[in-house]
Formats: sequence, structure tokens, C-alpha cells
Amino acid sequence: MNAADDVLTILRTRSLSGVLEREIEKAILAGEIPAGKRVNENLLATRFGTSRGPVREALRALEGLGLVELIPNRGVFIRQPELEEAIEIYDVRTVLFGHAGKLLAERATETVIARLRDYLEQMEAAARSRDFDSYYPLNLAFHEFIIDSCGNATLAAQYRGLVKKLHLFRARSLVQGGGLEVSNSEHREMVDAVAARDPERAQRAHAEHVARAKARLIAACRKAAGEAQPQPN
Amino acid sequence: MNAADDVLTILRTRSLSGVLEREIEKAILAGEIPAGKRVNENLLATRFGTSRGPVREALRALEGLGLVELIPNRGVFIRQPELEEAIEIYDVRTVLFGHAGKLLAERATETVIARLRDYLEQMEAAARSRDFDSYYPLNLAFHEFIIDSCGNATLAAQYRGLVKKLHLFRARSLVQGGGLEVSNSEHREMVDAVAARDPERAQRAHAEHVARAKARLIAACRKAAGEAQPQPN
DNA sequence: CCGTATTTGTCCGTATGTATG
DNA sequence: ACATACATACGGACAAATACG
Repeated sequence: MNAADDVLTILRTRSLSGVLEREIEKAILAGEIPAGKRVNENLLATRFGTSRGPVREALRALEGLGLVELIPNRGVFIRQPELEEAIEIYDVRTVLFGHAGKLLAERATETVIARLRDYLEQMEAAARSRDFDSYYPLNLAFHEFIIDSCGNATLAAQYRGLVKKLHLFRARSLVQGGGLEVSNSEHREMVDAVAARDPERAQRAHAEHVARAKARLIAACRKAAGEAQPQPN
Repeated sequence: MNAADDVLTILRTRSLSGVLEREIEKAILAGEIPAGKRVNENLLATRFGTSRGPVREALRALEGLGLVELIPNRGVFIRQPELEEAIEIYDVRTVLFGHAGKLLAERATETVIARLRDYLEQMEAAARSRDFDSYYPLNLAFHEFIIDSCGNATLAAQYRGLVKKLHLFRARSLVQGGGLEVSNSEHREMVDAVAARDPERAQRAHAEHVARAKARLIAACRKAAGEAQPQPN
């Protein structure tokens, strides 16, 4: 069973271009294509068993998502954000996530709050037993749930786009959480603020949670740069 | 001189798909294609004197910008946000513009501040002489300048995308400014806060400026709905 | 600096699916 | 409900530009 068969199976539901868009996006985010390098249209077409038309359309769509860059007569290149852009993205994420927290405090139903608490307990359990493998997806789902529950689909879409772009940042791996306990205490403050129906406090808690991740990233990069090339500047 | 010649003239610089993307976007935002209706690929292709390939690629890109919606085997439709989505967009715009104001207060050079004051004076002059025709583009340029000067290109790109989507909202015309004097007093507070290097105050001023536009839009829509179809709900 | 090979950009033909009488 | 007309979806081929030797 190869990739081409997979695509043919899923077809009938979506247009071929749509399937390719998701598949190529997956391949890019999985790092199958070396970041910064050019992607070959013919290679992708043969890999998925289609012609180049749908591939080109999919790549055009991915350009809109900011995952690739199209240079005329040169080809498409996987975008690779520099530290500066990563900081920019974190900044925007901060305000968006903060606003999501505010909205949540204003409009979350009791069911939503209960589920937030549930996530929190599961994450705390995983943290206690140092079970990082189960903590990471929980953490992801927790943030996804917040964004989806804030009641602003536009905000959610923008936020998701930013997260995808951040995945292309090479030094992303440096900031895989800042300690499970630290992260969890921040999560608890977020949920408490929402449960207390305090929009301002919730906004601050959510924003600072992302801002701290940004700070950790910057610190890690500076440290790595300092160790790698100890040139004063 | 028809559209096809125009395109051929611009060519050589950009790829044909890229040109078509901008041209079609312009046509959509200009309202040449009835909102909500389906766009015909063949028509667009013949109109611009190209084949359907580049047209499809351009439409795919526009889908990513959220201007059109592609339904497989059905065609592409001009997206037409409902009031609910317009409110969502305004909400996100509010936090983004507020953050831009904060960044501006933190990092604007004296040159930037001087230019902000310059815009302000020109707009106040236009307001005094009730010269709406020159006020509107000034107002637009003022906001563009703010977004471009805040030093966060990611934020600027997202903001622009939101503004474009709002152009597709049918009731957009209802909210063409809330009085020149009112708008200008808000502008003055924005610039003063930035000049005072007060990030928090600048954030509040910028955010409230957009939030008031949102409030005016909602009020205008409710009023129009009430007049058109006076059904209690 | 030039020629060749590869890749991108574009066009056209055909099949499949949808809307309409 | 069926047949016809039309639009979209995809594949393949040609031309142009770029990259490499």
C-alpha cells in the first residue's frame, strides 16, 4: 500500500487538490522535505500518482498558509522562519490566546469549564508520574480545546495558522515545554481565572502563558548561539 | 486596450498566476462579481486572455486568503461573511490593532511619531472643511502606516487579511466612519499615547478605536434590520 | 561564457460530475 | 425521473526559463 493508493482511497470525498494540500502539508510539517529546500513538482506528482496540476494548486494554497514560498520560475521553497519572525509569531499568538482566554471567561459554559478542569487533572497526573509521552498530546489538546471553545472561529483559524508556521522554525525543539510543573501551574491559573468568570485575569493568565514560552525560546536560542559561536556582539 | 493586454504588459515581472491572483482579488473587492455568486473559470480565463490553469491556481490562493470558497465539483463562490463573522473579525482586529499601538509606543522612532502627527493634522484639516473625499484615503493611509510601523510584519499581514475579508461584508457601507470629528479625537488620543511612550494607554486607545467601529457596525445593522423587517426577536 | 539538461509555466483535450429543462 | 448542456477536474504536451557542467 503506497501513498498513491491512500490518496485514491480518500478521494471521492474531497477534490484531489484538497487531499494533496493536506498530504503535502503533513509531509512538510513532518519534516520529510528538508526545510529551506526546493520542492520538486514532478517528484510530488509521481509520489502521489497524480499529474502536476493538482500539485501546483495545492502548493498555491500552502503559500497562502505561509508554509511555502513561491518564487517565479524558480520553484517553491519550504519557508523557514528566522528567530525574528518566530518572535513576531509568538507576539501575535500571545495577544490572540490572551483574547481567547478573555472570551472564555465571558462565555464558557459550565460543561466547558468542567472539561478544562478534566484536562488539567489529567495533565497534573501525567506530570506527577513524569509521563512526558502522554503529557505532550494532552497539552496540545488542552490548548486546542481552549481555542475552539472561545467562540471565535476567525481567531481560532488565525491561531492555528500561526502554530503551523512555528513548526517550521528550526529551533522549535529547544522549547518543548518549560518543565511540567511550571507549565501546569500556569494552566491552573488559566482555568481558575476562567472558572472565576474574571475576563481580565483570564486574559492575563493566557497571554502570559504564551509569553513565557516565547521568553524560554529566546533564552534557549541565545544560549545555543552563545555556545555554538561565542562571538561577542 | 483590454484587460488581457494589461496582464500581458505586467507579465515578465510576475508569474501569470500571481498577476491573476491580484487582478481577481481586485475584481472581487471592487464588487464586480456579485457576492455569494459563483465565479466562472472560463469567463475569467477568456477575460484575462489566459487558459484556465493559472486561473485555478489564483483562485486556490484566494481561498487561502478567505476571499472565496471552493466547493469540489461545484465551483468557487465569493465568500460573504454574515454579521456574526464580521463581529468575530472586528474582535480580532481590535486586539491586533491594540497590540500594534502598544508596540508603536514602545518602539516608534521620532520620525514615525512626526509622521503620525502629520497624518493627524491633514485629517483634521480635511475634517474641518468637510472634505470627505480626501479624508477617507488619508484615514486609510494612517491606519496602514500604523500597522506597517509597529515592527511586526506577521501582525501586519494578518491584519490586512482581516480587513480584506471585511470588505466582503455586505453591510460594510453602513459603517463608513462615525463622524469625522469623533474619529479624529480618537486618532489624536492614539497618537498622543504613542508620543507619550505609554504602551498601555496606546494599546487601549488603538483597541477602543476599532472596538467603537465594531459597535457602530452592530448598531447600524440592528437598526437596518429593524427598519427592514420589524420582527421582534 | 556557452550549451545542455532539468524544471517550471502555460495551454488544451478529455472525462466526470452537477444543474436544468 | 431522464436526458441534455455545461462547468469543473484532471492529465498530458509544449514552450520558456533557470541551473549546471
